[in-house]
Amino acid sequence: MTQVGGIAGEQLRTFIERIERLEDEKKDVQEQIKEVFSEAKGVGFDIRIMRQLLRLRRLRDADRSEQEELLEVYKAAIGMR
Amino acid sequence: MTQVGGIAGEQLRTFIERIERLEDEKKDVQEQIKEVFSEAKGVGFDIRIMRQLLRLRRLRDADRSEQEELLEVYKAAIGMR
Amino acid sequence: MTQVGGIAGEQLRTFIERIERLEDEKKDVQEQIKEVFSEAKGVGFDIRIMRQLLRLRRLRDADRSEQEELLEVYKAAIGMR
Amino acid sequence: MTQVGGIAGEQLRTFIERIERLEDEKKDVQEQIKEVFSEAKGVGFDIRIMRQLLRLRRLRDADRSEQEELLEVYKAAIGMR
DNA sequence: CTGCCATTTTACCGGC
DNA sequence: GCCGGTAAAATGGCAG
Repeated sequence: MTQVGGIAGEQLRTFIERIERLEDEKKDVQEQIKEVFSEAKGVGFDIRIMRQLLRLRRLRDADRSEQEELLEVYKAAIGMR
Repeated sequence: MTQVGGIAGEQLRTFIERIERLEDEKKDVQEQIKEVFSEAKGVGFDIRIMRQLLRLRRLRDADRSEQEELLEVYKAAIGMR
Repeated sequence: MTQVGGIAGEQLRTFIERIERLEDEKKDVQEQIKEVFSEAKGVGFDIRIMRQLLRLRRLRDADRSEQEELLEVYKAAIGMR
Repeated sequence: MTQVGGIAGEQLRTFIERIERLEDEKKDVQEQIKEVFSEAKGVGFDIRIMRQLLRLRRLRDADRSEQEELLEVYKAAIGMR
């Protein structure tokens, strides 16, 4: 194995490239999201409102999970398995 | 004014030091928080549960503000001032 | 666009859900990235340094040296060596 | 500690509220820091570079050069010059 | 071009 | 003492 300064260069390069490929994928998805926003805007919806709605829905989900989590943790605390 | 490389060194130093002082203050407050947790733990409370509770309360607050915000934004959207 | 619960409402919901689906996809990809980092970590690479590497590869060389130079100037300004 | 709504509940609430108060304080300090940055920005300093400066001052010199060296090694490993 | 919001990175803390 | 996950800080991107 080629060693540069004690590092397996080939292996490192492979990891880096895998990550960069995944980051590209992510960027693609992000662009699709933007397109949906544009489309919505094009038929008259307000992007600001849409974002606010999305945020609110996320918060609701998070709240629900936190609540469930808290319940679990209480149950554990009083010895319920 | 002393100029080093075109930069007002004295002024920069002052800003940096002000920030560092504030960061120290923040660290102090953080330590007080830790002490409260320790104290609670000492009388038998479960830190994990406490954190969960705090998080839940924060989410509730955030949710409420988001909701109000959304309402505002809807009102604006339909021309209510 | 001011009708609520009608066609526009349905359409808005559709947009929102499309976006949420895409956001889930994005989250998946993000997790895959994390897994690659873990794997790299598992064979001994330093994740923090890998991140720096990725950032450097993203930055145009010009910007990179520009930033480095400015930092030197500031350091000189407050007498850091 | 399993009673709910009794002494323990009251005590728990007190701890939670003390922590929330301290967290508010922390947030205040954080805002003051932001203000100093704004002020600095207002007279022409580059905030990003100031942050780097602060970080450098925090890091022990040893750690600093260690990191820099490791980065060089990795760069060499994947053939970045 | 400015301010705001999301994302990403860094630091911290409790558990093991 | 490390490790994993959680919260804070910093960077980047978008809308107005």
